[in-house]
Amino acid sequence: MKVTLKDGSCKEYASAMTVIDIAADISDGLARAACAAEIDGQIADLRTVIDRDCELNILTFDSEGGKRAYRHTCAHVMAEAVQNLYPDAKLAIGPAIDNGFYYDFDMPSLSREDLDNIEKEMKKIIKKGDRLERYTLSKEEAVKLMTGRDEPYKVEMINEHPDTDTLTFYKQGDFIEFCAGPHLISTKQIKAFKLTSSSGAYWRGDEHNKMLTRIYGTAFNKKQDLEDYLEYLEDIKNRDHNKLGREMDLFTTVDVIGQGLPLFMPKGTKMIQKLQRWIEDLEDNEWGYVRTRTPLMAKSDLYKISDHWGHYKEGMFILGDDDEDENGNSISGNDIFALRPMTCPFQYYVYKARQKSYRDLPYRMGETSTIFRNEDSGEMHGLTRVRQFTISEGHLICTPEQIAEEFKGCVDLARHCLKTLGLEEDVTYRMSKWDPENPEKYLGTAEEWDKVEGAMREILDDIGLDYTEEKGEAAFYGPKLDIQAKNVYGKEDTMITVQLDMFLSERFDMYYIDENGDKKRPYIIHRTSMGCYERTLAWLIEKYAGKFPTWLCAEQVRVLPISEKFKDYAGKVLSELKKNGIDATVDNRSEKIGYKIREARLDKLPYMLVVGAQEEETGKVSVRSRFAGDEGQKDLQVFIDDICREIRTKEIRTEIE
RNA sequence: GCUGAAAUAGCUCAGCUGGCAGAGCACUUCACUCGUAAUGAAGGGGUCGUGGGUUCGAGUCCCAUUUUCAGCUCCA
Repeated sequence: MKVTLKDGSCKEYASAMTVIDIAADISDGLARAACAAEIDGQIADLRTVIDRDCELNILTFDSEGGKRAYRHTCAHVMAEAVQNLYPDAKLAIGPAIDNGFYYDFDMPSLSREDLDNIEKEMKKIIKKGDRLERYTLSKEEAVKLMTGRDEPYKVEMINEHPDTDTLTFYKQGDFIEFCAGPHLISTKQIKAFKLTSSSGAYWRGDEHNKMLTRIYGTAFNKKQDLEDYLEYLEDIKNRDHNKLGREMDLFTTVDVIGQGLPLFMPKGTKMIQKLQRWIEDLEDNEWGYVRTRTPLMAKSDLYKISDHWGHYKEGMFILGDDDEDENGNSISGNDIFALRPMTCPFQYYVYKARQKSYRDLPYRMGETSTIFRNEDSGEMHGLTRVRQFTISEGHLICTPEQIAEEFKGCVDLARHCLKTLGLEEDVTYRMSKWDPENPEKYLGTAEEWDKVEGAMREILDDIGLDYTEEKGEAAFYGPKLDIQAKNVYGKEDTMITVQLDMFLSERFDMYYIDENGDKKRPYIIHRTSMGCYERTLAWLIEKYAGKFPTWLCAEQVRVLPISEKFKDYAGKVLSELKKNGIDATVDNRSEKIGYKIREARLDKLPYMLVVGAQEEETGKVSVRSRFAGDEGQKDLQVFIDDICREIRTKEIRTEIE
């Protein structure tokens, strides 16, 4: 048989051979480094017997598949160690994940010391260096084996497995695991690992099931790489918006105010104000929006029309006694109010207040709207998951003929926002579809959903957007284009959304008069442009590690007199800057100039102007900056012109370093 | 909501088996009036998250609660 290798070369063998034997035949080094293989593009175990012509790619730790096999093997070693130390621990599942692996056990929770002990036991197992044997059993034998070993979760998985004859097992020493593989040849190959944390996790990810104990870890084939990775984890903590944003005095929280209710400090408020002024002017002046300002709350009657009362009541803050009789009338006799979880119906009533003609469409409404969502107590996080937040919201009411063009306009505007903020490369696009298996969670019928999802897909394809499709992520009233971004820890959030709505115009009896004088139902697009201010700020903090583009900085310039003698000149410079709309301050403390510069750098300021005798005489300033190529003496007016241009164009400059 | 951890000065943290509340940075004052990454000295600042309990005595032990963090689940 003929085996074609990755580099295109061929190896011929007279008889069937395992992948690891072929690797050894190529070189001992490769055999030692081999973690898994790809046979004709399919991921495979090193023990796989090759008995036919094929393309073979032997995977080492440098490949994604190799890493996974390596780390998955480490998960097995961890499971063996846990069972050695805690014989009552029951095995659940333990896959490789991005950057590491985990394993779930049914056992009491663990402390850091417990993890350290498990690490020690793992080292013993690795030192012993058992080979992993692979074999198959019939379902009957498999159930018998795992029942005998008292592993109820494994028995459950085996029983549900579609295969009946050849269920794969791996064994190292006394440890046996029902597992598809692939795996390393021996535990000895694991060179460097670390158990990073443990926490609770529901069996099968279902909150109705028992909570198990999950241990997270990671593994590398070089000690140095592990150390580098652990150092990297420490480093990204310094970008974490929740830490950095508080340190930089952008926001804070207070226990008596409550979870998910951040307070913006003056600097954070200034940044949000800059974002808001920018986006409102952009929408109104360049994208044809009209601005609205609608109430933060409404009677329950409104939400009953939109059916938020039916689909989303749990997520709303209800004011007053919401007990109702069987007809939906308040038992107390008082009106029930609720804080708004979205702005849609409010803006619909702005649309409806005057009869609209087809000539008025598209009617694009924008509102910087604060909304309230009663998230579960464990869900709040920094600025990315909060109970009150503000979005650059808008609704476009248009004719069926206009829908594609308007939708594209919304996507264009969103991408323009991303580009301006320097975030365009950091996002992925997701088409969020309904879940046909849970139709009760949505308005409308399968036919209607097929139609509107088809329409959205056509638009997205027409734009040429690279997007994924995900089931069960739609709004209850329609599919969404979600623009997703990951935080420093790799956790994904929706930053911007553009949604098609095919039901609410009917429910709110919205219409326009067409060319023939007939009433017609408009189409509605729900959308954000820059998205949620809180999340955007969080994202900017992490993206720029607090060193924002100048136009967004709360403090753009700090004037630093070299001594109190130059306080007056510093004051003149300051007022010139402010007169030109630059956010500037002056540091008049009686500290040495080097000290003041250091402070300004720690505050991540884009520009510092040092002033003393030389500057006062010549009318110049000495510019210090965190940007490349912008140091030295400058005429004050030249500096002002430069920075004003930079702010106006929203330039993203390259940092020194 | 679930599992676990944590909460001590503005910030970062120390405070052992219960026995007078600590450090560094920051802040204030004084001296210095300074030329590009930390001038010197002195001083102020704490109901030890909150509420109960055990104890002669609680920052420390127990219970409840709030908030924060990690993860799970959820996110219209």
